[in-house]
Amino acid sequence: MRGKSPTKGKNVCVKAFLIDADYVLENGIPVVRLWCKLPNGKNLVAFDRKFEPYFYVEPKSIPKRDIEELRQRIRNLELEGKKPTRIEILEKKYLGLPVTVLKIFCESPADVPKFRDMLKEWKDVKDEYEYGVSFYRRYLIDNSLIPMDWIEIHGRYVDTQLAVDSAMEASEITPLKNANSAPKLRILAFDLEIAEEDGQEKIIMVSFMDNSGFSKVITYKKVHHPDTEVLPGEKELLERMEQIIQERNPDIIAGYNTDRYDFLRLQERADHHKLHPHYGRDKSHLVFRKRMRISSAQIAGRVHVDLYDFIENILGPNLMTEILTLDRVAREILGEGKHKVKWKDIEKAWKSGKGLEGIIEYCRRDSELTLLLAEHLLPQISELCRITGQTLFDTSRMSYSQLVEWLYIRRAFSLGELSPNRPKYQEVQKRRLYPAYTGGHVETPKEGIHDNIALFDFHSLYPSITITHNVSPETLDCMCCRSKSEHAKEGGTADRRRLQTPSIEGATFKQQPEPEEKNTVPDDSGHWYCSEHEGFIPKIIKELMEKRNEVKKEMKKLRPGSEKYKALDSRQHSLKILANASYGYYAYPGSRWYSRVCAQSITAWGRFYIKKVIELARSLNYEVIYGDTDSLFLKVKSRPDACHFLTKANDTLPGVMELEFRDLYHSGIFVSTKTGQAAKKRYALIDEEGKITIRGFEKVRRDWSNIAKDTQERVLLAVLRDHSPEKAAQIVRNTIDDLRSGRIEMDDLIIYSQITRPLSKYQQMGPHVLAAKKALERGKTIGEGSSISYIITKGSGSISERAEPSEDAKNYDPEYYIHNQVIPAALRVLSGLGYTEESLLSGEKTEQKGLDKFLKKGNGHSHRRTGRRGE
DNA sequence: TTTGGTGTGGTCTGGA
DNA sequence: TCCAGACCACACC
Repeated sequence: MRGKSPTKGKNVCVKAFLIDADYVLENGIPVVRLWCKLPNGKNLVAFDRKFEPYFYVEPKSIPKRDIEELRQRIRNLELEGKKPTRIEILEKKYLGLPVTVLKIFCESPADVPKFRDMLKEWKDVKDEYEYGVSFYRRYLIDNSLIPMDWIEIHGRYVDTQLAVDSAMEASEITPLKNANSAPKLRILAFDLEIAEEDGQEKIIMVSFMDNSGFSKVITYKKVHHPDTEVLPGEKELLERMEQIIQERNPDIIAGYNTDRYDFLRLQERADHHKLHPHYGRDKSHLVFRKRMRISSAQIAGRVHVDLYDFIENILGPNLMTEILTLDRVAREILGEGKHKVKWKDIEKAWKSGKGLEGIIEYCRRDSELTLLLAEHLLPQISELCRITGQTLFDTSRMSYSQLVEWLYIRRAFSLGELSPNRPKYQEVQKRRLYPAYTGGHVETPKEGIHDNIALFDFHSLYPSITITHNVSPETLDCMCCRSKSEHAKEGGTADRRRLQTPSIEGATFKQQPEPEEKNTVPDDSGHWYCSEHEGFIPKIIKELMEKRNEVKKEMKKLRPGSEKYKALDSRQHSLKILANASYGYYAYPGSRWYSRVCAQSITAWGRFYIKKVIELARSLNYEVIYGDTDSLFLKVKSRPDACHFLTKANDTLPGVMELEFRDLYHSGIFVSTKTGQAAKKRYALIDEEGKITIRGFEKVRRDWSNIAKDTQERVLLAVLRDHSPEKAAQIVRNTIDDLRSGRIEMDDLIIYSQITRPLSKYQQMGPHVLAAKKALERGKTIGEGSSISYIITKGSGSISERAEPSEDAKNYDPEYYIHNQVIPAALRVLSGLGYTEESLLSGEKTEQKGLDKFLKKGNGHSHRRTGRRGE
């Protein structure tokens, strides 16, 4: 593998797939290393020595002489005997305005922040920029290179000590557009098992699995099992692990929670045995790269992907599961979970040496699920890499705001814009204190059961507003549109003339508002946005949306389920994620492109358009059942009727704004709050196939027990599908019986909740807090951000005092689960149908209003309160 | 270092 | 003992 490379010395041009980028210092000079995969599956590393670290300084005074003087003084700065290598004066833009800056080059990346610190207090320096962009990122951005995409390397082959098939000294590296799909990368998943022995937490077992059929478990107690190696002890196990990684030579090492757990344990135990394992493709050891709260384990030449980070940051909010354990996440995403083994059983088996086979299989299974998850998620993460231009290592660990930020920074560079600096801590704190501004509009629903509900929603409401109204910090209150006549506040946009113009790839975008009209925010702020010049952020969002439309169009030509189709699907999904996150990024206090006004304007237009569409529906005699921010529920006669409305609505919408028809539902229920108002954000719909969609109800909340959630779902189904409230009531009564007679599994009584702050910071001792405290006392690690599961047990005292961590709970309090879980959840649906707690408990058929009485007839305008109780 | 606002509902807490 | 309000979590979009 190592040593001689082919055609050494000759100049060649190689097409390669970029997996990772980093740099090393040679004699104080940075050498960028691009870790690549060749089309033939071989690994290659390319060195680039030509790129210099730099940052920008904006002088306070503009006169050329002053700038030249400043440049001289910076040129003479001295830091440990080193000076800036050179300084350029150039024109850039900052938030759309031209600005003259000094571009200061240094010898080593570490010099950048140091020189910046030296001159930041100077009175003729206005500001410094982009000093915080790390060197390898700078390199990728400035060279337009995209990780997880193809590049072209010009240069010559050289010898190398690195564990790669070949190495090149690059003379030029360029991106390669429209190349083939990704080559097959080798992914190795691993998992550790830990047990206490001789008062120490030892690593007792490691499993590996890769995507070319390799599977192995290593341990050090006598056991015979397929693909299992028995080693003399922990030290040898750690050495063997290093060896296996080097032999299998993966491009990607995948784990689950490996940043926070596995690699830390590995490091500890390696230290204990005075080992210095290296897992990478050079001689370096494991590096923990500091991030804000936790650090990430980085391995040279391979990409360590901790799937947990990606799931927690990006996927998590969209998952059903209450907790993000490997088991639950795998069950939800892959449809299969872990082997059932208790933590204590592992230790027991280890100590006794009996039943180790089961532990081996358990451990192997963890690696297998991790591998499967990796294969499933890596295409998605890779797409995000391609959009943001960041490495797989970084992208897989990014939050939404960071994804948006890096996309903007990269585009800023290519458009000649300086990126605003990250706000200082003080500034962030200040921003946090601003009062909330008005968000989306929620139309009060029509309580009751309705049939033939058509659901419409705006296609990417906030992104399309950003584009259509050019909402960007530099276009805000521009001088060029200042004197334009105000257009009429009411209906001004409704009859605005528009043109249909085909844009790239046939995707149609309606034209921008007519330039002579002032693009004024429909609130009382008086703000407007430029109608002449496209803003920086609208431009980026537009690119995302156009790209997404192209991809979706491409997808239509393909068979759903095919590899290509799936690849495009993750691409369009990633584009959507980025576009949708752009609004939140405006309002995020840590944002570089922070603009409350922009965020406020976007929501103002959002309210404007949803209200407008609601009014239109009413004027056309449609019954408006509900609407929330960007969605609209109408009672319609038929599918064509729904489409008829859709056409009408879209005729009134400007720019890229578009209402879409989602689905037609057979019926749906909208319930009341406990105070008798119609409840917003809580409803259930059933489609023509009998499939139910539940929103907001306890059923979809993780802080309710399964017994309450399942009962509620069955109640909803009985009401909506079987039209039988009485059946629903019977379901509740049966559940109550089961609870009283102890026929319910403890698992169904678990309530999950998040600990959102340090336990000491709680002012109010809720059940989850006290349960967490108990768990803490019993040696569990519980802190900010952890999830706690508890059960309310029998006994005296408050509910909170009787909350026991679920694994310790010996009994449950049936009365709590009946009165505080099952009945409230069921009543949420049934109270509108005349049932009360008493009627559910007694089993009597009380004077319920039949379903038919409750069913809304077409024009039921009476806004009924719960006054019916007294009739 | 965790994109935003809107909304419902449970449990606790402290004063009447 | 009752009740309003604070606190808290988590849903919807």
